[in-house]
Amino acid sequence: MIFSKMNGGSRMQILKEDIKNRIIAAALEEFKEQGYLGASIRNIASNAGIALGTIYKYFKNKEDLFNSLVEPVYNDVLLTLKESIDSSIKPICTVIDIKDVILDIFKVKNKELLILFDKSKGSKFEDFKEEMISVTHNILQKELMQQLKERDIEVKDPFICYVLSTTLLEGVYTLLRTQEDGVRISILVDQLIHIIFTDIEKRFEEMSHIF
Amino acid sequence: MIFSKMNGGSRMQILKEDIKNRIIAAALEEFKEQGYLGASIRNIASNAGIALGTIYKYFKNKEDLFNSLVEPVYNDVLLTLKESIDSSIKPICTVIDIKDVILDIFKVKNKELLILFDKSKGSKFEDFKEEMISVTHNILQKELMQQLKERDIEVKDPFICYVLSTTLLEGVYTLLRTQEDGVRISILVDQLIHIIFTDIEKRFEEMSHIF
Amino acid sequence: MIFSKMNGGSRMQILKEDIKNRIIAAALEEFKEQGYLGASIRNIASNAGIALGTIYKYFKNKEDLFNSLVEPVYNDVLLTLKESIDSSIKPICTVIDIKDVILDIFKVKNKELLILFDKSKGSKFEDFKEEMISVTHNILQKELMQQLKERDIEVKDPFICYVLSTTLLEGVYTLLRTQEDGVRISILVDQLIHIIFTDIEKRFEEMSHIF
Amino acid sequence: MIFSKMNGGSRMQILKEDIKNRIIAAALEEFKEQGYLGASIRNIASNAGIALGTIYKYFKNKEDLFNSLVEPVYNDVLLTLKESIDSSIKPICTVIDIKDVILDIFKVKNKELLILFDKSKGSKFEDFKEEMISVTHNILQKELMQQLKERDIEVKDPFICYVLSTTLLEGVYTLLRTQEDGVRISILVDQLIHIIFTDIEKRFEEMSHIF
DNA sequence: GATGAATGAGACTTCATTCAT
DNA sequence: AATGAATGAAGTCTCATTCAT
Repeated sequence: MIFSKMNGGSRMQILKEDIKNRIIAAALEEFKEQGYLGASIRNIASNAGIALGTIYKYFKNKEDLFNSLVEPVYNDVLLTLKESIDSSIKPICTVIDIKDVILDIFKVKNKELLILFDKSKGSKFEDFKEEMISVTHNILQKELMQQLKERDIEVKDPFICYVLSTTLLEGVYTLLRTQEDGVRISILVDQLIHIIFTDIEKRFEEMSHIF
Repeated sequence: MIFSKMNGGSRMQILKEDIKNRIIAAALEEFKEQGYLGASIRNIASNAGIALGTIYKYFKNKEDLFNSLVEPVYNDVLLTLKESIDSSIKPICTVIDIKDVILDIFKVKNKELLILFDKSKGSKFEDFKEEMISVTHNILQKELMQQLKERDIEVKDPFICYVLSTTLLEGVYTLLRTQEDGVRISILVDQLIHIIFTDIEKRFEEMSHIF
Repeated sequence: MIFSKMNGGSRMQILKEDIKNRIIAAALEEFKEQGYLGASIRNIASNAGIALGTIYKYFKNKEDLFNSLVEPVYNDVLLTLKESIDSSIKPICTVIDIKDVILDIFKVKNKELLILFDKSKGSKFEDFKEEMISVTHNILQKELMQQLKERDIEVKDPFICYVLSTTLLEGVYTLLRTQEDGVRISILVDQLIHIIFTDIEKRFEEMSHIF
Repeated sequence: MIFSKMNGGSRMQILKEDIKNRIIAAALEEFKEQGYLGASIRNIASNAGIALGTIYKYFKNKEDLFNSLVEPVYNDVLLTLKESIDSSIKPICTVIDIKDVILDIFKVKNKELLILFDKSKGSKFEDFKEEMISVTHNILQKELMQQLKERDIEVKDPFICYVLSTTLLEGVYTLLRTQEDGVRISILVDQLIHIIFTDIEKRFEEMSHIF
């Protein structure tokens, strides 16, 4: 009996994990497709091949399910970035560093990342994109302003930096969203960064004359 | 009596317009905040300071309310663009032309445009952003590929053009969303275009050596 | 001024009557078509060519409007019948008498009568048809049972009399509902009565052997 | 474990059936009382002793609930009749045949039949009574006109046949509506048919002299 | 007195969540 | 632990009725 219990327990554990994984897989798909608010718990249960109520054995409610999925990724990406900015050990100094963080996490958590980017409205992570932009903005400003100051190039409206941050992130998000090949994504992000940032100080200088 | 009738009629007209305008204002705010699906008619009525049923005197239903707000803007922007691309009179040839169309309509219909861009999921306009990207992509490809061909610069992955389209539109959307001063927006869009596209062929050429 | 007031008053009176009549006409049509519950006050106002609110100047509410239309007819028909049954002056003794009462009132109040018959559910007159049947039943029973007793014909289930009452009334109602020519209606009702009641005692006698 | 599962399943099935039956019972009662349009889903739920939303687990919507109840009966009665009229196997030739079809179905589906007869306005079955009358009229005309022609009896206004059809059906409907004992209903319908149709050609002949 | 815009109760329906089995 | 039937709050929409003009 003890054996059977152990067996049962172990099998249960396996089953449990299996069920939980199926819930998570179905939930990721549903959230990615419908967004946090639009997602249907019924759909998730149905696509996971389990009973509706079972979801509530593993997750307190819709919010808890959603958070369980994206919170780790949120922390991995955003908190890491925020903390690393002023870190003495491995400082994040360039948009390339941000790119690396994003692509690294994307390799293992692509759906979660896409959900965070544009499907988390109504959840406590709905500002993820904005925060990412903000972080990028900080880095970019340091990086760019330093270069520009060195060359005595005046930037009349610093908001352009913020705009560049949003465009960069949107470009990355587009690639993550539409491409599956990680290598291709990486190359295209590098190309995008190249196109936008190579010799950007020259174009800033011209701008100071034009506008 | 005629006078009083005119007065009455005119005042009615004013009142009626006032209510309709309040509904429209509240609806724009709600749709902008919550999106088409998330918007609540009850909220709109409440914020407009009117009874729930009153909305249905002015608009047939939620869909009609939404469409009444954004359809004219959709037509003004997207249909205009689509029709003008091959027009012989005033062809849209450059991203600058697209920018002009967007900014012109934004001056008078800012909220509607923002809703179209990112808050119309579930409505018949949910593909607006995608279509805008598609149009931009077409223009950009013509414009850019021609330049690159003339200089014999090879583009290994043409998807970069699509990515540039999304970044450009995202930059514009960011400006529309965060800035109120039309002049400033216009300047910043011009700066953005300048930064991305000035001498872009050079950077494409470098790219063909690097990646 | 007094003159104008008188004029106004008199004209008002005329106008008032006109409006009331238009409301009544439209209401009769709507109630006949949709029944009491299904009728729409909006439709009535619209078809009467007057403003919605005006109806409420002439009638307290939907119920009052409905009752104003059909109550007089209800009284004319049903109360008259009920009172006359035992009247010493002009007793109602036969189904022919009932027919006469119905057709007489139908000549001047056809729509009201049709409404009472089958479009008054939800109103206080919803039992009109039943009451008419009941009255007819009373008359018929007296008339018929007397004949049958005289001939010693036994009626095993007297409920057949009630059924005959309903069939008779349904036949009359069908005629009122589908025919417009009063003379034709009258003839057809007479024919119906003839077919059902002529020599009915013979068939009752046969019945007492068969069933 | 298998046993308990079977038990659970079977009990579930019982419970489920119980609720569904309670919904059906309450719905039949409500529809019979209020008609299709007047029926309230809230009332049905309340009278079934269940929550509002539960009904929508068993039926898609009000229309589906209504149709689920009456459609089978509609098919059993009307389609059967329509198909059988010209059938070579078991043709419906007399009003007695119609009676048999109606009474057979009434034994098992009395409320549904009553609803079809007079409570289905607004549903896709609202013409049931009319269609039944039409079928009866067809049969009756064949049956009656043949007899009358054989005896050279002229019918001045053939509409009397239609009137007889409505009266017959109304008689049947009255019996179905007011009586519970199927045997008694059957006898009374037979009596009604006897009273109306026995020797009817004689009375038609008299009629041709009188009117 | 006439108007019709405004009201709000109540209808149908959906869906996250609970709980008895 | 797993189930899914049941729940009921909240959404959209309709329509008899009111009331300021």
